[in-house]
Amino acid sequence: MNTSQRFAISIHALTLLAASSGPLTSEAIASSVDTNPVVIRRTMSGLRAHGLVTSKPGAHGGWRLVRPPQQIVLRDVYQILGGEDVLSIHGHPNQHCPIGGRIKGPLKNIFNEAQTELEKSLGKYTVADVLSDIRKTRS
Amino acid sequence: MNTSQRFAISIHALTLLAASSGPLTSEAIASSVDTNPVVIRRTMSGLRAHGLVTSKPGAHGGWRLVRPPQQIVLRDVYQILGGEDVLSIHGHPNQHCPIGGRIKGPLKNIFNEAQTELEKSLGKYTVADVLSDIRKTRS
DNA sequence: CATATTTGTAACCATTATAGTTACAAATAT
DNA sequence: ATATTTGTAACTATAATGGTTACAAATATG
Repeated sequence: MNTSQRFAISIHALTLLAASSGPLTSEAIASSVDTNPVVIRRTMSGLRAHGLVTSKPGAHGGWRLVRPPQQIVLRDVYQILGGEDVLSIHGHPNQHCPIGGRIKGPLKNIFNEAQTELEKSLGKYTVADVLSDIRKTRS
Repeated sequence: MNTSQRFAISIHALTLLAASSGPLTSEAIASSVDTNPVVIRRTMSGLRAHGLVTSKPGAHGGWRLVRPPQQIVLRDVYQILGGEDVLSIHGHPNQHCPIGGRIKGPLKNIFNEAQTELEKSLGKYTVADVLSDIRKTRS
């Protein structure tokens, strides 16, 4: 997932929805994120597929949260977006080499554990936490 | 750093060096990794700049470890390679929006903490651990 | 000293991922 | 009906990456 901004954009959008009484259009979200509405639709459609948000087309349509923001854990958002593992194994080490032929397993174990710790950390925060942090921030 | 294989390649190369009595050429390392020698030189030059390995040009030259493999912590290798943060903030949220104008700080805190946990996990293992894992692996 | 070996590095290409953009169909509220 | 809004395909521009070629510089050895 690395360099992708989708995770940050998703949290931004969810936080906006958490702070809003009614639904928000892709246009409105895109304006706050400063990007194109299509980028928002693309990003949000994954969250919708996993039941975090709903959308309604047409006049007075837009996006809204399905669950209260206290129940939207950042780890879940991260996992929905999926994407590459943060640490990736190199493609095709030489199987005829005693090191190259056996390094993938050990590496995979170490990389998986590290990623699990990263996700565990994201599991400590919800969209509600982000919103309350923002409200504590002086402008 | 995400999708990049440089971290995995570096650990692979360091593990090869740990298992070798003499120096190894970029050619030999590249053969085990299955890539081009220039890719190895590029990757290793960063490790050399940080004192993990040395290189010598010319006949019977090549790469060798500076420290024993028990003292090469994977977190240090990871940090040397540097690159992007694993979780990246989106570029330019709208500063006139009460959410967009304040979301960067809270996000940065959460992302930094998660990355620290990832690196802490990598801090638990050394190149010697990888080599010993490999030696336990049945071929 | 001549030669073979090996790193150092610049330059370039191909591939891939991403964000951004345009365009338009379909759905919806009024 | 009409205006609004999502859904989605298609395309472009940009950037990162790995791979490759080419050649200079350094080094060991006979």
